[in-house]
Amino acid sequence: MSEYSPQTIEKKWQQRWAERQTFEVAAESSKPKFYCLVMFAYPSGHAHVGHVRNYMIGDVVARMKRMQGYHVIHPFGWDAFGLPAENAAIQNKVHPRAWTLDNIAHMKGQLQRLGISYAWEREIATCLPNYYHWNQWIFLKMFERGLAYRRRSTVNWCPSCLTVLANEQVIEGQCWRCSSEVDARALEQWFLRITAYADQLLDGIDRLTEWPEKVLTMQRNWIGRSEGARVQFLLTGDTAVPIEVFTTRLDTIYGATFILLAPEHPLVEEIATTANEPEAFRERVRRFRTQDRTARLTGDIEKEGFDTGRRATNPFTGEDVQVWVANFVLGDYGTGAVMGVPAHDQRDFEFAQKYNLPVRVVVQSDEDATSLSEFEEAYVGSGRLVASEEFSGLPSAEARVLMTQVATDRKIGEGAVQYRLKDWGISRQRYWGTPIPIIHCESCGLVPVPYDKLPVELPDVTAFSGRGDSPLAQVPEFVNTTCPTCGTDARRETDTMDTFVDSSWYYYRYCDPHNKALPFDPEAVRYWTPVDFYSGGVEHAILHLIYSRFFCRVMRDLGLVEHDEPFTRLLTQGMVLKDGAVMSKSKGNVVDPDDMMATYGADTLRLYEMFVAPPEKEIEWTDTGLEGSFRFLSRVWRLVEPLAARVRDAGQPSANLDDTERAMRRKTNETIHRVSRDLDPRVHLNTAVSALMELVNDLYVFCDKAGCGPRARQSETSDIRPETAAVLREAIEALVLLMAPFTPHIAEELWERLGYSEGLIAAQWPKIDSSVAGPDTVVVPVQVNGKVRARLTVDTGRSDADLEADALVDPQVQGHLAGKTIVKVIVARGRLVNVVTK
RNA sequence: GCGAAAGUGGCGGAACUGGCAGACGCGCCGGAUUUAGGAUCCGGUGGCCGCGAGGCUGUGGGGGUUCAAAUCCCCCCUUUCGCACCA
Repeated sequence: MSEYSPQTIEKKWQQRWAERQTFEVAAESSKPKFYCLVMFAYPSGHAHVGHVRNYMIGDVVARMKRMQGYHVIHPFGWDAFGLPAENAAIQNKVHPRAWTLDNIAHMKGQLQRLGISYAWEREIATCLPNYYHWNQWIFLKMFERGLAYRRRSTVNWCPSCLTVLANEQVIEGQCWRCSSEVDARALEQWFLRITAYADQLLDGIDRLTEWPEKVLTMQRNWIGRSEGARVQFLLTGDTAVPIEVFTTRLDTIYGATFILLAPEHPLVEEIATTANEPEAFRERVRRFRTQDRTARLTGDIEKEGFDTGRRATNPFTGEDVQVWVANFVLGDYGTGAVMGVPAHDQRDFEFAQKYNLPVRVVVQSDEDATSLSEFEEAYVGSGRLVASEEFSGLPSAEARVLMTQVATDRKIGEGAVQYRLKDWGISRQRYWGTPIPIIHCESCGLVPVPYDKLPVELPDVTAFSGRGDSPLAQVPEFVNTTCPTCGTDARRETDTMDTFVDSSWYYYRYCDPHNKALPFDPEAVRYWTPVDFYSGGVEHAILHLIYSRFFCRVMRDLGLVEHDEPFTRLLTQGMVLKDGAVMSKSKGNVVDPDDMMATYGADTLRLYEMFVAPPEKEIEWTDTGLEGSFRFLSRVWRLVEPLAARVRDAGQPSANLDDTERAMRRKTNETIHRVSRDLDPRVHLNTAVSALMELVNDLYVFCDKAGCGPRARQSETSDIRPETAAVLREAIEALVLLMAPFTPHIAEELWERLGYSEGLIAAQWPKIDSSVAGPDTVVVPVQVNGKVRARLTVDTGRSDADLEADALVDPQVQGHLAGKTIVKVIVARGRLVNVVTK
């Protein structure tokens, strides 16, 4: 008998898979298709055991589906643009491309050593021109349809690094790199009009029945639809300028006793010019606007405001109300102006208290009529209107409908829907991203780069200082060009795209990764998509997954794809923790899969990560748990390896079996059932593994009895009873096949030793044998008043009436019935008896 | 503050439509084997009481429904995650 030597086995099979291109997949097949996708990787350098968990989960699903007869596409690629490469370039004087490609090479090796069954021939890297070409192509299609546009917007600006920062790069109001206070600055930026699809993205959520509820809730909140109305208050003065406000509570408008403008509201500057002391006015506005941006956004700031001195007319009451500028009003939501209803909005209430503004109750709850003197907080619920002229007495909901109608008729407002979702700012002043394919011409304006001039390739910048604007702006050969329309001198756009653009459609490119004429052939995508199973980290619950849903719809409208939703089923996998914390280089708690594989092999690592918890849950890394998995695989090896040659020629189990053999067959069958069910539709990989462990435990006992187990080495040459050999072969083959998705290398090796030379790719998922008889007897617990007092061993299928009789004559049961009156006896579907007494 | 999810042995976790709580693994204890250790194999392992048979108790806490509750309902506590002035 040989030792279990994972290093030898794993190398052998990985080579064979590569040579035979086992996991490459043809364009079409007569089999049903299955698209198994895991989120592609950012090539940061080294994958740790937390990153690879997701790839293992996907691999289990892909390998199982192949064995179940599906034509499986299981691709992988690299989300290869992004800031870290540029930072590495600054720090280590390496070109981002070299850094990225080196990392990809290393990480690809890691995945191959793990034995993940990818169709590597379809590998993509977003930083290569043959990929980002199509980012540019899609961008231009969106530009043509008005879905990509340019406008000024407020961004985070670091005055020391002289660059724009993403929201994630602003930590407590400071630059993550140099800790300078971040300013708000208005810049021309490119946006994608995701808000045009807001309603579709929201409605589509209801049809995502195979996504985690948590993710759907997050997306709903992110989109944040609110129904209400826009109403105009007229600013009093020489010219009656309208101030439009958005409200979801038009029913409270009779209680609107002031107007609040965001510091960014366009009217603020206009009002400033007519103020008594314009400069002091502007200074106060400026102070609000430069208040810590993050704090303002999180509401972690004292509510402040000041009276502009101007008045506006409430269109319903006809009264003039004060117009204030307030720091807590958001400039980029709704109209940037709100009506202040202190009696029915908590924020307005606090504001009114602070500045002694009038409070007027206009809605009263049905239960208790609130009077003003009792007010300690705003009443924000619905109720019946009071002090609202002809609307008084109406319930809030009805009043909103009627008042919206009245506002529309009087042309002072209309019903409106607002979304929290904002258009997606994709401009990045960075080098390592997709160049935006636009040319700025003085006479023609924004001119798209013609399709036949794509891709606009990144020039070879070599000096990365980390300062200044977009590095592309400093490359004259890149910037200076001619206008495609009029031929005069023109400038290229120097912003690059957010890398979330790259990841919004990569799953389509896998279907046709080498296409040189289009992002992909719609036929290929029609065949493979939508993605049947998608697995990745929950941190992408909103960003990537909502952007992809958006891109999917845009591509549908472009006639490129035919479905509305790209991912049918989503699994969000939990993180791997070490010492209670997420693994990270800076914490120094990363576990390198290569270290683990060197000691225990890839199969052990895979098995451990699949067994220790359900895929959705986070897991705490333990070395002892890993050893346990190694122990199990060694145990399988010690059992199967010496037995394989002895049972490989055994026939089918006959009817002529003894009790032990029949029980063994039942266990085999039961394990097939449990593992199949746990893998699909549930993806309960941990319980599937425990079912396999039980089978192995039973096999040890069985072999022990049959005198052919690991403990009976001396009998290796002795004969095994033919019936026993047949039962063993059946059990062992099922075991090996069921293990194959989890631990493919050891499974391949044992499968070969069982006499199959074509590999597991040619093997089929084991089927339940319905001819295997169930057990002759079952154990039925008997309860007295809900407590188990005895267990009866009875023939299978014994009637409930007989069971009741059996229970009542049982001596144990009788002992507990002494001196009591039986009220009734319940027999639960032949599984349990409960005697109820008084 | 709002919303969602989750609380089960020393630990990770099982438990189908309410029906034997703790599968499987880790750890621990004992035994076999071994010069010894490791490895391996076998057995035990929620808590309390009992020599034992056995009894009591037990799924965050408190109520409730039910013959029967980890599972269903109500209240509370804790943890995690998400959102966070969205008018």
